[in-house]
Amino acid sequence: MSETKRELILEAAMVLFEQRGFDGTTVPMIVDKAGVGAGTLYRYFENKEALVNTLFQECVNDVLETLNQSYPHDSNDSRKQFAHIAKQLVSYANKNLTALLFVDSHVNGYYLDEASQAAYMRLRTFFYEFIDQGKKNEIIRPLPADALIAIIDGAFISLYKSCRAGEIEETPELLAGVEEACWDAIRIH
Amino acid sequence: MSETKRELILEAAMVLFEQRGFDGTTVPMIVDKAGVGAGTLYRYFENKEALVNTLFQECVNDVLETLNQSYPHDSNDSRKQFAHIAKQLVSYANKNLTALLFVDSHVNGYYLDEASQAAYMRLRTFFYEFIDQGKKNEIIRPLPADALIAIIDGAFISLYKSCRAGEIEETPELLAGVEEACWDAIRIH
DNA sequence: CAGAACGGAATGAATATTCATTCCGTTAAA
DNA sequence: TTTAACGGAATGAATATTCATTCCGTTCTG
Repeated sequence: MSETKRELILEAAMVLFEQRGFDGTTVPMIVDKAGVGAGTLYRYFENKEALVNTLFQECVNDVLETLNQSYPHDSNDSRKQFAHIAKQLVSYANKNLTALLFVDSHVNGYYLDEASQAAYMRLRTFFYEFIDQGKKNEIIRPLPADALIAIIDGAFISLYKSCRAGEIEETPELLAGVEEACWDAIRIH
Repeated sequence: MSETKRELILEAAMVLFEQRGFDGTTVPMIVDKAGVGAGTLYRYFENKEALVNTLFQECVNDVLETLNQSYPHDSNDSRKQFAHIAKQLVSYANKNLTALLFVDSHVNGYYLDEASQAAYMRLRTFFYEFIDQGKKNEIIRPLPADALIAIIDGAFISLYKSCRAGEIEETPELLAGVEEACWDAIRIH
């Protein structure tokens, strides 16, 4: 039962933070949406900043865990690795799109503490390793990893924003097309 | 002379909004940075929201104007058009990177009014037309324009964020590489 | 031409509002 | 019955906005 309230608060905060940003979301908004008293929030979180940081770390770790699930670390087939990344990203988006968008939009927040930054760095390192290996094997372009990651990230995030807005429909063909476009962006031709 | 104070406020607000977001930036911060009295801000802008909206519209229009400068509207050569877009984007980034990042990070703000959204839509329409034409000529992939735009946008924005952070250096080779990666992402192979 | 009157621009202290956080009475659990 | 969880009004700090006043360049006036 005590876990429930904490979950309710985290869930409500995630939705609001994603929609309005950290500073644009007030504690009254959060507790209202969560259906708990203001004091309850402070039972579980030291303050508003501790709440975002906890939430951010949980989401980031969740995403990273999903990516790592049966990831072919030892393969030298970058295309296969990329297919896995794309598949897991899609899978996570369907499970918890809000979390994905929340992480994406809070990555540069000045309120993120060291633990949050470290957690995010671990996620980026996953991508760095994928890209470095592909560069070494001369499969992936010799461009800054950050730029290549941004291409993949930007494509998937915007894809799902459009899906959520009802502008486009998430079909297997569409997903395959976006995956191919991203792959063509990062691979050497 | 009366324009000067207004410009000072807009410039200070742009830098702060870009760094800390709309809600993370207080009016005292803005007037402090601008070196004007609090009341002066309200002489030129109805309130804080009117300030972001004015700023947003000015920046968006500025970007669009740059993109349109000698753009080959009537050409059917999508590659040439894309080269122009990339060149002008780079040119604008060098002129006013803060403005570019400000627009990018405020595009989804709940505080944007209709005029701001309309201005932004005009910018997107520029890209839509480029992509639609390329699709019609079977040069550009039949994917949602939003996803294709996101790839280009994501790549350039993240590139310049890395440059500004001093992580990478903006060389002609790098720019050419990113341009090529984006083009390979959107074109049919 | 001197200087008085004017008006718009600018100021920053004062005000009203909103917000994060605390505190304590109530409720539920053990 | 004791203890922990909870709610929400109360608090004080921070914030956006207002407004009475000053400042200064321009324009009238004698």
